[in-house]
Amino acid sequence: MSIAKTYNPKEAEDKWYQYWMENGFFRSTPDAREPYTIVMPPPNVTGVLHMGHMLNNTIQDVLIRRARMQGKNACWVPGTDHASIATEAKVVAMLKEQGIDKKSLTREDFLKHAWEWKEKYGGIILKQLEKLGASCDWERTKFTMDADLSESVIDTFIKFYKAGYIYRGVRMVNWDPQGKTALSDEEVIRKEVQQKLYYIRYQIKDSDEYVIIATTRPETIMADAAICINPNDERYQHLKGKTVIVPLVNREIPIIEDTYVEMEFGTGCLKVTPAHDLNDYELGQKHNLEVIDILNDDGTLNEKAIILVGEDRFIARKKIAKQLEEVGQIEKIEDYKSQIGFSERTDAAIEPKLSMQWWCKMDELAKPALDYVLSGEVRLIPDKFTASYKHWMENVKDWCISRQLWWGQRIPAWYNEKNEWVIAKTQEEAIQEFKSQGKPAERIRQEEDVLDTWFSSGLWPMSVFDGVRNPENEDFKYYYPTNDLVTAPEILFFWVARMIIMGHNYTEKAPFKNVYLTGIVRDKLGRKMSKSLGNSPDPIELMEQYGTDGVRVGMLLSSPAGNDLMFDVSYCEQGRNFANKIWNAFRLVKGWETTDSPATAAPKTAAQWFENRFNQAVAEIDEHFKHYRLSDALMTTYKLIWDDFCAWYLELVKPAYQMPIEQETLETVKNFFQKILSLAHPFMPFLTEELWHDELFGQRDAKDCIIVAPYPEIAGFNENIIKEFASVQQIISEVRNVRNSKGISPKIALPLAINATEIDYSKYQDSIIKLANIEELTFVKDKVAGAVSFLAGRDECYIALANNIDIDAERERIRKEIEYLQGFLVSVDKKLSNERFVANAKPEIVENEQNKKADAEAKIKILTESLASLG
RNA sequence: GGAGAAUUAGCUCAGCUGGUUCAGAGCACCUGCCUUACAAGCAGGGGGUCACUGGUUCGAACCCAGUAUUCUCCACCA
Repeated sequence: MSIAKTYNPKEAEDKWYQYWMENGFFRSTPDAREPYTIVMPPPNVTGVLHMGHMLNNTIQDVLIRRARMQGKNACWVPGTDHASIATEAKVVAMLKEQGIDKKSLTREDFLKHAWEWKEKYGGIILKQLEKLGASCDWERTKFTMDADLSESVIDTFIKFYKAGYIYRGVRMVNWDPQGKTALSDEEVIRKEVQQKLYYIRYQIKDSDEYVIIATTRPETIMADAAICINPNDERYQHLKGKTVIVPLVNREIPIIEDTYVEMEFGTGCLKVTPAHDLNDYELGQKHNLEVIDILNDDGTLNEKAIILVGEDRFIARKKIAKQLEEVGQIEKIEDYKSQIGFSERTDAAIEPKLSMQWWCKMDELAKPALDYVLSGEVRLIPDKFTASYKHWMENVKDWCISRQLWWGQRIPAWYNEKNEWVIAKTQEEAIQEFKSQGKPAERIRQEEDVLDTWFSSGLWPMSVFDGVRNPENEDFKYYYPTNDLVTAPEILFFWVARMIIMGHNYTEKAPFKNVYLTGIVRDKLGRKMSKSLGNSPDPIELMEQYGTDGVRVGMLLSSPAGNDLMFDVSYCEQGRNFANKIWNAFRLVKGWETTDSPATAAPKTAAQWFENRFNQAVAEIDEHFKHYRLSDALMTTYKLIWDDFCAWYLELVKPAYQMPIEQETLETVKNFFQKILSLAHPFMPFLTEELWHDELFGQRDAKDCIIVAPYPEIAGFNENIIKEFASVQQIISEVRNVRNSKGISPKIALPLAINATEIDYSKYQDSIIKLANIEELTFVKDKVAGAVSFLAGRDECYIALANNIDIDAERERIRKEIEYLQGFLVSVDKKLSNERFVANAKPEIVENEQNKKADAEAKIKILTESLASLG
């Protein structure tokens, strides 16, 4: 027989994933069992697997596998998001490479290309998740633009419109000049940018005087509608009622007064550009100013700018600055840092722009969604996010839901030739509606805009079960609301809040009970992993190198919920080593020959201990899972297997070299082995399945797989047995320590005498002899002269080392220990003699202090006697 | 500018309502071992005035206040 010395994951991974699929273990259909449901946060179709997905989906898979083993009907629904702006940008770029301009295509032709692109690349990320071992029900895979999901979106739009939540209006929006679409506030990322602050002179009409304003955007002076000063500003009283001339274009604009202007900033004079700044827009409304929009949709200047028409705004900025300088209108230029908005998807600098858009009113919708979280009906994990959720929900603004794109669900609004509009699901219904309103119903056309992607993702937990269109269907009634949602805190508002809003509006229920918010995967230096930094390892390569189980363990080892994960490949190494450890434990057991002779006492004692210890660990693990402390659950499993099972239990029962093991003992070992494999399975699915099927554990039916094996249940355990064995472990460690510090080889057996007053070690006799390599173990009632001694609890142990013993060193060691114990005793005494302590502390605390005192006193007595006996 | 969080061993983190163990784990480190499951291993070991300063308390890593540093989220200062 030859089994590889190290675990080779490759073969096992392909084999078992295939096998699980073929046997339908990932499938879920409603039945009598309790459901356990997770909907996967749908990755963008444009996405490729990155470390964030790895973390996210590993967590989900651990949760779903554990639930499945616990006998629940586990259903994990995968899918992808159409990600309208990101995908459209990708497709546009691809077409450009082929020499095709989007503008030259009809909407239909463009969409044909987009769907082709989606079919070709959209599934990549899901394929990659298979490698991770994701046990999703792939037959339920959904896409946010599947016909039924799209219809759900349209239905929801109409429902919300009828309920008065959706309106159309001209507002200032965040305009993405690259995507050429409006964005919601949440899609704008603010970054601090080093800019220039230009001080520009505006000549006062019919005068040689100037006012100087400070701006970061000189290219917008052509859109200026006024200059604004604070009416309380002493310096500018003389300007009231005057007008000034905009440089270069020589247009006359008024000087207005508003306390909005900060006197301290810049020169205290503000140029008001209503078309290109939200605050200026509001000022303009208040003071009835003209709105001059000088920008095209792509961020270039239009003819209203008069000069530099067709130039991009950033180029225009530089050119204008130069021109102003040439005509002497620039007073000075300062360096200046300020926050600029960028498109989350295209990274283009956002332009505030006035435009007609569709909006979703949020205040009313937000309230119940906030209550779910505040009442605890929806639990955020960790709950520190509740505060920011609350803040956001209480300050939420209306949501711009229209996008000037083609890829997405087209808004079901219809216009007649007079530009009047109605909301209707189909053209026929629209015509009816127009007619019933007595309006012209000929030549009607549909709204060009599509809906924000998040409008459809908000429905995801419902729409994957077709719960929007058909709430009475069996799947929806069975699986909804789902149990856990695992996602990144960055999309708490984007997505989680909106799912709760939409879920509430349809079902009066939140779509999930727990929201586990993962951290951000960072590199060792704490930098966010990103493609542009090139600091993100390729997950697929990692899995090739360390094995999928190793990487899963690595991801989980140091990622408590909500904490960022400082990722380093050494975690994967640790995971791989752990897999290898289990593999080798298996090799050991696999290699044993058996005998029919009955089991001796020692392995039975060991089994008794391990069983109790195992049950204790299972209880701890359960507790960790209840609190979503996955890394702690994993660490408890890790230590149970590595320390308790391998280092202690297997060493205890391991037969002597080339000796057989009793059949009875082997059966017990195999039984435990399968139990620890079951515990490990959610974390390490492949290795555990591979070992599960080895003939060592007997013939198995085709469906007898660990993926559906029962997860160890909580059982009682005897703490005394665990404590007692801890003393045994201590004795063994102390003997090893003595050996180590005296440079005695582990091969040399030593004599050991124990003066047991507390614990009856007789049933552990053989275990101690074996693991501490004891030549002769005796139980004594008196001091053993000329021996190295140590305490295990209050039991003193002696190793007679004959002439090898250094009496002086022994004396010194014991003296130090007594000294320490006495110091300890003093502090305990101090507590106990403090009346206020005895009066105020809980009785069990006081009792405990008394025990500590008694224990220390007993130890001091023993050690003092030992010291005396040394002479 | 507002809000929240963090600061515990070289690193990453536990420490659940203040009091079982003079502060724990994993990794890393040091020493000795290629012992016939595993050197991706075995045995043993060292290492922290719990950021700082005060306060509350019989008792503080834990509660309170302030300081420092770091992070995250939100926000329209040109």
